[in-house]
Amino acid sequence: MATISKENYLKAIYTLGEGNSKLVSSTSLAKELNVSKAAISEMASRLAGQGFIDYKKYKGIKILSKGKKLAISVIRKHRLWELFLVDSLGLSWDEVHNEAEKLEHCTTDFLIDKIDEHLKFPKTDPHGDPIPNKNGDFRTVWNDMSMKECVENKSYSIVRVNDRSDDFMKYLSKIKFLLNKEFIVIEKLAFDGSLKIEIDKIKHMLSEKIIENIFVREIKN
Amino acid sequence: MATISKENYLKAIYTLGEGNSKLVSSTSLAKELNVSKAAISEMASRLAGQGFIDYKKYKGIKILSKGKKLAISVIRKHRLWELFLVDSLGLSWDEVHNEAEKLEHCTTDFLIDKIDEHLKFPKTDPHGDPIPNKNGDFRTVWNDMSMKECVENKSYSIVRVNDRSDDFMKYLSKIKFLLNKEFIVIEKLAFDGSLKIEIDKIKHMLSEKIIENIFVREIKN
DNA sequence: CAAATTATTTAAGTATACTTAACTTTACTC
DNA sequence: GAGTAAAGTTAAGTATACTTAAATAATTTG
Ligand SMILES: [Mn+2]
Ligand SMILES: [Mn+2]
Ligand SMILES: [Mn+2]
Ligand SMILES: [Mn+2]
Repeated sequence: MATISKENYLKAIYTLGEGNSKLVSSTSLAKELNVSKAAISEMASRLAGQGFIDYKKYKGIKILSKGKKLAISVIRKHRLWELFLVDSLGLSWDEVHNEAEKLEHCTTDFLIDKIDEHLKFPKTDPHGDPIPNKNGDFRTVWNDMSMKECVENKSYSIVRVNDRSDDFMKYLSKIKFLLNKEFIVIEKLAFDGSLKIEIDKIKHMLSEKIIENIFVREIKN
Repeated sequence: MATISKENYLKAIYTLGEGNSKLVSSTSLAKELNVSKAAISEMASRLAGQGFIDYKKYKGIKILSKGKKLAISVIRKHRLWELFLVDSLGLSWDEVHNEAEKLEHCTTDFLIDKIDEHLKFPKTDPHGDPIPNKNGDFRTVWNDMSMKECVENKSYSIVRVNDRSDDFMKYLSKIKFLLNKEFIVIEKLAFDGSLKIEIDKIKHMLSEKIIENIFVREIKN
């Protein structure tokens, strides 16, 4: 049976392993899931025993197709819920992640397919993350352009944000720094990695902490 | 912390105790929750230790205000979800109970209040059950008229159905026996408790098993 | 390459939520 | 009111999912 814990472990393994390419370490998983490294060892043995992952002691964890399937199904539920809560219930994009984090574990495939249909089979969630379809297929985004790589005097638009940090999301909402919004990089400060940008004619200073959670696309005039 | 199990125990204790009037027996709870009587004893001690219920060994269980509050909050979430899934997502009334049974445990107060607002603070769920408001207040329906008490040649309408049985709900949908639908009692068969009724000019035989899960109001011509 | 450091696992223990089997209490019946 | 049946609890054991502390493996470094 797929418990809430198992689903969260598999989602984390899948995400940290960037699909299935990289081996995932106990330490990184423990950090991601806020549990002890001992807990990881135990759960890893159990998940391996059930064919969800490949686990070589002291070497690392690799997701197997059975685990990948479950992880993607949970991610699909998460992102469809986020979009549904924004589009159909009027929540803002900084309010939906925590709700989806819970809802993703108590939604049947029947219900999520109804939601998918209701939203007309969307491709992207409110944070720019791709939504897997019923078969688990979706655009992969493991290497799109980070805001860190922006250069001065060029225009960009946000294509994706990392939605896990509550305060970060609230700040973005506050300064109206939304998805697909255009901005110009005014100045890049090398010593602290921060960036001065202009949105809607207003200038903002964004710390490195903020920009490393934002992904962009250059707008060629 | 309020786990899913605890919430289900408290909901069952509240329902079987009809609010708080009746003492709830271990046997009835075990039957309702599909667990052993031993499991009830154990959980009862734990819930009593945490002030949710009053538990006297060998005597029975009585819900306390703290437990009542949690139970009503879960019931509120359940019924609002049911109505939301019917009204906003177009599911049918026989598809929503099982979904709500899961969603009720992973919905924050913030989200359920948004859903409540979106539905314009409804008073009744798709099965005729009253929806508690934010403060936990709602019309109590512990003793409305059962379909068993119907008499021949009178007209009635359905005010509430017991939504727990899947097959039962599916059958009602099939014969278009919906909420607020009018029907006439043609014949009452004493020996097996069944009833012959007419809906939309079509006659149906309903077994005792069915009619004891339906509650009605007489329509005085 | 041996020593130190870091990463990871194992061991032992806890809490929740179940089970079956044995035992105790209460209720019913003659 | 004793005997029995039913209702309920206790005891012992299991699975999941955690913890901290101790042990071990792998990696880094002088
Ligand atoms: Mn999210
Ligand atoms: Mn998202
Ligand atoms: Mn229901
Ligand atoms: Mn209902």
